[in-house]
Amino acid sequence: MGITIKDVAKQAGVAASTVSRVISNNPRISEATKKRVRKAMKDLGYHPNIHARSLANKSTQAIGVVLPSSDKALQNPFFPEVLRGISGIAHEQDYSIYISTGITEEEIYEGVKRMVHGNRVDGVVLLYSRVNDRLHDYLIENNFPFVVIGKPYHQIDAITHIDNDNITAAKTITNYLIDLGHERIGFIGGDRDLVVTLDRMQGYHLALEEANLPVKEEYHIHEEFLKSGGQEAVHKLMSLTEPPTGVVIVDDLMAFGVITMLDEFGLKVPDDISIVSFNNIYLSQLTMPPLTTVDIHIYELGVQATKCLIEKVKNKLEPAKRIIVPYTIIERNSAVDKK
Amino acid sequence: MGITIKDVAKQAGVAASTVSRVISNNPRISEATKKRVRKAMKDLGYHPNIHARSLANKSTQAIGVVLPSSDKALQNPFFPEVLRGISGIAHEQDYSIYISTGITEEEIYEGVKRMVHGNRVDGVVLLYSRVNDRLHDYLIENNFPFVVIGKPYHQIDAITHIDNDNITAAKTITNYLIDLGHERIGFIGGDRDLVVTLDRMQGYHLALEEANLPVKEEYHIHEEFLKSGGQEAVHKLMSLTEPPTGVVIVDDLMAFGVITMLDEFGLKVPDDISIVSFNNIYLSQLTMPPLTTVDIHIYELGVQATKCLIEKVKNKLEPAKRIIVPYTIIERNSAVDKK
DNA sequence: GTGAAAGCGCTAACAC
DNA sequence: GTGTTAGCGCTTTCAC
Repeated sequence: MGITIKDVAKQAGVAASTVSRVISNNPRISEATKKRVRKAMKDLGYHPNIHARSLANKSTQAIGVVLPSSDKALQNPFFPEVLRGISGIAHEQDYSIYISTGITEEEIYEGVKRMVHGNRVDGVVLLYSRVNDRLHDYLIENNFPFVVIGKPYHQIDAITHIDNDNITAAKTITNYLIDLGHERIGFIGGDRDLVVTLDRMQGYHLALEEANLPVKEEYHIHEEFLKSGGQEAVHKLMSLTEPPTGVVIVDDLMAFGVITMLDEFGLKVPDDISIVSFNNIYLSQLTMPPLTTVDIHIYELGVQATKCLIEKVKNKLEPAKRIIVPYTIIERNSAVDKK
Repeated sequence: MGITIKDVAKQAGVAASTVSRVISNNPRISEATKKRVRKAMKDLGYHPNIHARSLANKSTQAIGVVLPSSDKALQNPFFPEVLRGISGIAHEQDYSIYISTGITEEEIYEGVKRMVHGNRVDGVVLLYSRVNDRLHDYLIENNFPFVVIGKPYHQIDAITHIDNDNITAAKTITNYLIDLGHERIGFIGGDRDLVVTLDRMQGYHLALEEANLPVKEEYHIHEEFLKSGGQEAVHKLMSLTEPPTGVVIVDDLMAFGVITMLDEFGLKVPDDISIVSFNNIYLSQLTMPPLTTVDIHIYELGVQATKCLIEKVKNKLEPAKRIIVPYTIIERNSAVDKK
């Protein structure tokens, strides 16, 4: 089952290599034969076999996308949204996308190894950055093209990465709350292993310090990104004798969970407590109240990452880059003046 | 860069073919040499090159996943969620996942052609079913293994598909509204080209007819699945002189849009109008109010589809199947008694 | 139980 | 400008 390059060659009355050259649009082939060969390809319904091609020239036209280890990473709209950006560019440049998932860290590590050694993909984009991530070391050691979305914890100058300025962003959004008159401001973070959590926390601290507001340990909660985590967090926070009047949450999805939970306590956002968060996933405008959040331009992160990766794939010597995608504060109705 | 089967062979003091047999766990190889070869593989850090393998035996260990043509299909949590199901099983069975997107119907058609003829994948799963979809014909003509999530419009007995009983589900959820005392019930559907829209609409009609309720054309609106569509729909519907008191919406995400829009009109769900919808995406419980919706077990759709596909890939003669994943009505707070 | 050799479909020297 | 040839890394007869 398959029309091969030989069939096309025969049909067009040329050698297989000529057909190959036509495919790669080699300038040394005359327009006349190009036309003839193309016609033959079309008539026969020829499609090149990528495996043969990859075997011969050691390049797949594919990039690997690595999701964080979890069985539900895809539940956070952040990932589908970066994926959209990635697949937009990949498609445009005729690259296919391989997705690699795994529910344990070990599984995803193995998956990447298979991708790399098995020559499945030309490069990979990591959709997250973990503290001391051995994947980074592994990819560097193997001199395999990759980019990370987020900020690498080590070797930051050696790794091309696309990130937001999460420290400043967090500082800005915290200041937003401070300017509204809030003095007791909580923080609900995600996985402490993720660099993004650390950065946003740092920005939050910076803002408090500059405003001479106390950084209280008990206002400070870490859980997973998803809903259930958010709910636990709220429970702890609101049981305090002096609960915060405003809270910075690292992720919109988590913020939804928090709002719902508060509702169960009879607390309304923003009347009883103000909330700001991050990401501006498309749902943030649909909730009640719509969220005041930091738009980090997720789609753009995917686009830039993919562009960089493809550059790097095409030219291994391409220097490591850092691209900071600007953020935008989206003011909606989840945070108000402290009364 | 690359340890090949020859390196392993040399290291283990055997021929390449022996190594190959060890990889495929051929019973004719003695346990002793197996052990020796495996050790060599491990010591050398050997990983098979899939392209070479695919070339030689015409099988990739990969399945293709086809999203509907759109630049934002991934925005609807339905797709990431099926993808989770798919990747769970695929991973378990050591298949990789290729995703194919495209923003026009033509692009995705071409993408599938490349997958099929280029021998990129062993089979594909289509995540939607469109009326008169030429992809179905194409795949059948080429005798290429595929399954569809949803109900094929034609050749239904020749195509393995995983679906819900959307007609009955829609009828049931409409009856739910009727039992609550609603008599003026609207319907907001998605793309009319999608079989799922048609089925759910039919169920809605059936319920109205059985209850001797009039099927009014003006209660009946079609738009795209996403937010903007939902908003337009509401605008039309609520401008009626006798607006509905309840409405059936084919998609949770669309329902969110509707709720928000109603809010802008000063109408509250469920006090002023009741809403029921479909899918039970994880956000349906987080909105205010939480949605009464039909849980169609999206994850399970992905799981079943992938299992069927892999069976079919392994055995081309596997008969066409239909698997109906049961639905569950999730009662929450978006629909109440008509007062 | 294991080795030798041919070949999967393509590309990339090297010829001319 | 185009043909010839030798692999790419693996699987799979066919020998022994």
